[in-house]
Amino acid sequence: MTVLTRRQTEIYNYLRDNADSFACAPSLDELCVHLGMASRGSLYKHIMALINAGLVEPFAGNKQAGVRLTLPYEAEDELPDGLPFIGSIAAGKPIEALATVGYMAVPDALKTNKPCYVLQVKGESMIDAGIYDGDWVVIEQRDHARNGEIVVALIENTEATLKYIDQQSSEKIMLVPANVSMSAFTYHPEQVQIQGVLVGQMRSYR
Amino acid sequence: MTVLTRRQTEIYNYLRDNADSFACAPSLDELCVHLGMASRGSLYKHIMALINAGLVEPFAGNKQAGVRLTLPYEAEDELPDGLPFIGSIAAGKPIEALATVGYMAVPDALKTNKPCYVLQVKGESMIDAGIYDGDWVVIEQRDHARNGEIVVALIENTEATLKYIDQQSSEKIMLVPANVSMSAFTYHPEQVQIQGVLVGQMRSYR
DNA sequence: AGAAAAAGAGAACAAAAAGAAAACAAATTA
DNA sequence: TAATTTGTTTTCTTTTTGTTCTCTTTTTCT
Repeated sequence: MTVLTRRQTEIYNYLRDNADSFACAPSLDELCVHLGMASRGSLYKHIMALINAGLVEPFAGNKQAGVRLTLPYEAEDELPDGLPFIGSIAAGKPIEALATVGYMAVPDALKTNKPCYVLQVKGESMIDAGIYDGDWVVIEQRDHARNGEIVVALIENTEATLKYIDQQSSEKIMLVPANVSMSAFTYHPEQVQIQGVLVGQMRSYR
Repeated sequence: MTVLTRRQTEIYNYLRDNADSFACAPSLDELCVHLGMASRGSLYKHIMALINAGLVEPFAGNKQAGVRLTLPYEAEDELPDGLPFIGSIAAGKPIEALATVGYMAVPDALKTNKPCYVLQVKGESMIDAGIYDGDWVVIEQRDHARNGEIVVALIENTEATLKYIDQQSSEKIMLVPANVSMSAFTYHPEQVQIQGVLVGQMRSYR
């Protein structure tokens, strides 16, 4: 991998920033005018260096034509589209320990502008809140929550669950399932680690 | 797929921008004047390249006539991103009558490969199915459903609701709310028009 | 300061693209 | 029908463009 010289990065930056202003692939003469150069031959060397580095590609259409920005540039915004999908939530492991399974495109209305991730719900502990087994939940990554919010809580570093949080104090934290057949538990704050707060929910009926 | 040369894109841009100023399909001679060219033959080559690229189509009206911009090119990238968001569902109007309020990006997992649209739920009629007031539902556009599916049904051309459908026959259709405090109703098939089937659901907790 | 690298200018050449002009055929108009 | 416009093809010339080369100037580094 060759390293670009100063002038080459300068030219590359210019091409990247002004890609839109060239209707078609610009010719060397055209670029010379924009760059304030008097010789095609000089520019040619730089362009060839950029092509060699894979930053620019020759215009594929006709045999004789200028240069055009190549894909690697666009690849930069090819950041995975959507939120990380981390797996299911009754797995009994800390979220950090779970690998990202994939990425899921989520409507803007279902997420916040803070970092979020997606989990799939296992179990019936939140069924009375309309959160069913198999639903996907969008979680905003946080280590604290307000009373009444639904949180992803890691208990004793082993069990991760989705519960209402309530009665938070320096001495206790209560986690309440939304299921009439299940009961609430009270923990010491050290036993409970909040890993996120519910901000969205999705279900598929297919 | 051939790529256009610089002159060809130049000519194409001119045609696109000045499409309105040509009452009918312009002849080559006419275009030559506008483009400052002296020879039809030269322009002909360019036009043929544009036709070949599918950017321009020969005027279909008479056998021998100029060129005309084809629509597909511009129409393609104007497709809105996401599914049409049609409004809320307890509005008591047929879906067709409701204007598209906007477009909502929906995860692939929540839609089908058939035409779908998005509605916001008003009311508590499906609360026992975990569908709450304010939820968004993704509906696959259909005029029929299987028993047990959740459908958008238009009753007597006035009231549109989200209900389970059951006991379909040539004589009756039963629509069942998922709410213990509400009761099912039976209708004649002529009274009920199915407008779609539930395939996805979304909720925001923000 | 001196060597090496980088950048630039300019000329020369071949290939490609663009244009001009003429000639012909099909369609349209008078 | 005759005349004219219009699309189409062909041949040729001009212009543009990529490419290579040599030489000079500038920058960079030891």
